[in-house]
Amino acid sequence: MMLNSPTADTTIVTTESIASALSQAIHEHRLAPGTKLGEDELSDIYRVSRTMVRAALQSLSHQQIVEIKRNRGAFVAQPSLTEAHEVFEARELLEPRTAKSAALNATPEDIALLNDHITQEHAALAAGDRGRALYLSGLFHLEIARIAKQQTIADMINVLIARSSLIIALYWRRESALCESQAHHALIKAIADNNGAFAEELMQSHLVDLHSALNLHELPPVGQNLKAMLLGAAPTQETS
Amino acid sequence: MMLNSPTADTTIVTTESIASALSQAIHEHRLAPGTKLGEDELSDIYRVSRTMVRAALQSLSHQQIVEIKRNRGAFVAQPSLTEAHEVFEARELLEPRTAKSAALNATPEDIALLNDHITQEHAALAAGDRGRALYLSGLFHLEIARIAKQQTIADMINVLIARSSLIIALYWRRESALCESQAHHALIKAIADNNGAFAEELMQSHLVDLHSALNLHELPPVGQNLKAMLLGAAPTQETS
DNA sequence: TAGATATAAATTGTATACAATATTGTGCGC
DNA sequence: GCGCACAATATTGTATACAATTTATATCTA
Repeated sequence: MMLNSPTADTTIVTTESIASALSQAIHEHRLAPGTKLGEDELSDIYRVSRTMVRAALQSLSHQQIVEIKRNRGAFVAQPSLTEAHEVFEARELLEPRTAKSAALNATPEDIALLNDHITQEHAALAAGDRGRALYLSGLFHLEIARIAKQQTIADMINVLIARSSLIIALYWRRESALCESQAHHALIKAIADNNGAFAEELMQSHLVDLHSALNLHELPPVGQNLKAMLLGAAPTQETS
Repeated sequence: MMLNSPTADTTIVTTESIASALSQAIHEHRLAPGTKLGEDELSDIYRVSRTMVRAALQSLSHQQIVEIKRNRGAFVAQPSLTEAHEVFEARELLEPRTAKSAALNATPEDIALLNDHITQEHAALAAGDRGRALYLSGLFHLEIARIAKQQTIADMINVLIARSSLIIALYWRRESALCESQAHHALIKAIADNNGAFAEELMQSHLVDLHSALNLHELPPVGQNLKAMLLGAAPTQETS
């Protein structure tokens, strides 16, 4: 499992840091949907007892990016088609108006921060690290909620973004990976211009774009269970 | 502490049931904001080990209706003025459009269920149990999200409702407790008529009503800490 | 050999023991 | 009596031990 294990024994490991590391790994697609997250395995990696691992896993399960099955363990969540639609519908409800607020609140420092995000995103893409680019792209959306000074909405968006990452891992269709960058650039401009109405509109269409770039009309997630895997295909995953 | 302790030793107590019992007690204002939730105390009440109590408290802290302070324990949350505004702003973003969807989806059974809710709400009020009426009123809002077939949004609304209950406990101003009933009746009618636009409008104004029925412009929460209580003045809120 | 069944291994669920921290109580000096 | 240092108590944080359950393995039968 590719995780950010602590480099030194002196590292202070809290429940949150474990949850955060796992969350980021999931967000960056280093952990595929369906992956088993064994407690012993994780407690070995992070050099803590199962107690803390369990707390971290429970935390992630509350965000619905990990599914805990009683007596069976924790798995990276596999959002269903229905859930996928719901997540994007929720985002379409929350984010456009939040982008509008952000446009009306944004300071030059905020704009600089957003631009910095884009730069990092480009750098990650240039380095071929699509997972990291996706993660940074999520942070961009989160940053907008922060600029809008709506922590409660930001929390909700944060969860929706993490779930979106899982949905993208399962249902992504398009090959073009750069479509987002343009949309983000345009958004920054609208926000920098304090053009709330336009920012709202751009965010709305951006989300619709993302939503429609998914295979949500026919295919169930692939590689779900052992049966499918053994009869021919690639990945090893579990059923829900 | 007035909690629903199990009546028999044979009761199967799960983490969720403890979290649910605590959540309901908070929702019904049987547990005031700021109340200390000691682990030993709760494990005595529910006859389980601290392990499960801790899991339940962590679950509630993720919903922000319980605040866990490291090395100090768990307390019923005390939403700040800012949080209070944010919660209602989030609800105003989510619920009107959800009510619209509900109006377009509702079946006769759904309408019957909503009416049943109102009836129970009235019964609770008639019995003088304002806490329970408040809880049922929250369920009414949740039920609408369920009718709209938006589980993800329903989950978010569920959390916002619980926090709203805390906010009401801290900032409620009006004496008239029945204002909601009328609004709910009107909403049911719009939904029963499949009048989405009107349902959306009614929900919006209902939430604005609730929001404006709070003392969110001046007073900080009362009865927070001993200093404030004894001095009878503006209390200093705890750090987050 | 396929299938079923019993047994063994591995994994999770829960409780408890101990350590770390915070809170409370006591005594001393002033 | 007041304030402060220090000890005693209580509470939370973490790890570990044991029980319950699932999963894997081996054995037996048709």
